[in-house]
Amino acid sequence: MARTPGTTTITDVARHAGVSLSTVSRVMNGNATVDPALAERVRATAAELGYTANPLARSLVLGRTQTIAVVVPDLANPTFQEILRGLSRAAAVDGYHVLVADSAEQVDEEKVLAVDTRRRTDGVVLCAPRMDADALAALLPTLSPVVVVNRAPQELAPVVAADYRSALAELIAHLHGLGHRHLVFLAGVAGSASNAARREALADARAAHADLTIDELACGVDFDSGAAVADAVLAGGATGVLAFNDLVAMGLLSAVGDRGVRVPDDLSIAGFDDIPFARYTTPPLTTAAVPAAELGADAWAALHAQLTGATPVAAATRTPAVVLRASTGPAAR
Amino acid sequence: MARTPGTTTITDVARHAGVSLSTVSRVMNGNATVDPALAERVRATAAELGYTANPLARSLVLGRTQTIAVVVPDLANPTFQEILRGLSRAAAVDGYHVLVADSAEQVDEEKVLAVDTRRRTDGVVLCAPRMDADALAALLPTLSPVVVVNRAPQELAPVVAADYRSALAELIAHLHGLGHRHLVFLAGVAGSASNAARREALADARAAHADLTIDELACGVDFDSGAAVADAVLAGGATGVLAFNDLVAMGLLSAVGDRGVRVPDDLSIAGFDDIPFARYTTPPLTTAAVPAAELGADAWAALHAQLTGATPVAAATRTPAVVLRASTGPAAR
DNA sequence: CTGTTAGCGCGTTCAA
DNA sequence: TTGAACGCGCTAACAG
Repeated sequence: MARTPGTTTITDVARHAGVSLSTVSRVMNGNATVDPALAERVRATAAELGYTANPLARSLVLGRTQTIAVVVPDLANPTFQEILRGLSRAAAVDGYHVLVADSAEQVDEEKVLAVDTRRRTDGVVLCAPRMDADALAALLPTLSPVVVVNRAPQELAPVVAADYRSALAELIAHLHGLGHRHLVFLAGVAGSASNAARREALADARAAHADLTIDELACGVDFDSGAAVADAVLAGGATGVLAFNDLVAMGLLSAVGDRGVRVPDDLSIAGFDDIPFARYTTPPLTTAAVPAAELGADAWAALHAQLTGATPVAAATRTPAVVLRASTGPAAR
Repeated sequence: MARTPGTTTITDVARHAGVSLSTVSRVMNGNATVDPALAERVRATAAELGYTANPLARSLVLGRTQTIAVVVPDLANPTFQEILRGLSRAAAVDGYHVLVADSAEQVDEEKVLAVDTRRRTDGVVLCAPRMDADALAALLPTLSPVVVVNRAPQELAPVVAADYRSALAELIAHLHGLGHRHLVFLAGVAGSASNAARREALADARAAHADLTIDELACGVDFDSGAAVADAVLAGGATGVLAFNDLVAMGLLSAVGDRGVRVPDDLSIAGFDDIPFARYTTPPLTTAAVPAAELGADAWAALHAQLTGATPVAAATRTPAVVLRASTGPAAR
């Protein structure tokens, strides 16, 4: 069944140039073993006919599509948007295309999406922070080559991640240095990998500072979640807040502002991620800058290495830099 | 050359089930003319072997990939991120995949990207606000089926767009009603389609209100551009600002704040787009809410109609709702 | 150096 | 109802 009519094929070029298919193929692929004059004639007719090899047919015979897939839990999340951007641009430099799959936070959908998109591509970059560790381990072999983003190190695939633990530790040290002795952590999704990393930082800090109390409050990952816990935060009596991310911090900032609480005089608030708007809140948000676009580029590098059979990248970790702005200050007393 | 080894093919299933390739193919495609018992046996072995038809091979023979491409000028722009999200989710509902291509603001790259990605997909959604009108008209036929986003109506493709002209007119009316008689418009990229639409609104307003002056100031489309024109804005003496978009408005807001100018008491500032953070600036931004995700969904609907041969969608227009917040107020005098 | 042939994996005619 | 044969468009062996 012939669709997309009008498209010129290699057969057309061969006929017009009076040569065989193979010769055209060789010329188009820069295969040197072709008479220069003939090659030139083929190139001319190809140009004249506006011929380009059908990528689908090439993919089928070559076994590679020059396309990779990226699975994200939520395209509305600024972090994943940045990862996608970094990934897309890096892949484009090497002539690869990117297929996006948004699981819309449906954890069980991620698996299907990953397997499905993998079959139409040469590899997958998997952002699945909430997927069960066992399910992930079981999934990875079926996806190879694959790169995992922001998860604990894996046996079966390189992991590209931000070091949430170190960065949060720095943030805690910053607040501790400002005299804060009672903090509260606004936890994100319990099952998520980066939330676990953050909790390790909390445990480290508690162990290191006997005089430091860190409460934990269940929270979501978006603006509304941050606003919703405002009363609980104020009731808890902490002088400093470690928000799960910037969105939560901004929601909290807004909500406590409505209640007449001054930041940072009455309460210090630290975010996480350094999304583009973190610097424009009032006051600007102290946060840890997760280099999402760079993570995307790292992911491509790790995948590209597998694709080309180069020395595999086992893992890449970037430590978010703590950015001190005006939402944190000396502890209220 | 056999790559991706280990993948079971239709031949494997046929052999295991003791039937021909055609029978397996018929069963997998729900072709009714197969003996129920045989069909069941085929299904069983297919399930046992974990067989799924190779999408590439299907694409080649069927002439369709179940994938569409979306070309955007900048994945860092919140509006295009939202369009992508709306498009991706809508397409996913109908079982389609989405290939993204970020031209990184390289206008001449857009053409290549569009043609290139089109060949690996069934259609294209083109977001190319800065492409020359003639170049666009020349490009569209080679892309069909294609949908254009946020451009003037086209002969050769449906256009999905926000009505920038009406929305800006509303914004102007709002400010005029507040007593503003001297406004300044911070223009975006001169060649862009939506900038032209905005300028039409300016012309309309000038014609309608003899007492209204609207200056124009060349500006960019991002935060820094807005901040950069702060002095020029203040020197101009306008009491109200129509920023090209929210990013520009936020940059300006921040910069004039640094200069001790109170918003809206000394100066009213209106944005455009209603990006997620427009409501969280200080003061919150009056703006026109461009429903980007809906535009993405509209684009899919228009493309899907062409793909399925349904009644074609000629065009879809959404008028952004003006959102009044605290960055605009009575004219200073 | 060139052309002929055989697939890549699948859907679909055409006979049987 | 089933299977054999053909072709989607291309690349890569294999001759010549």
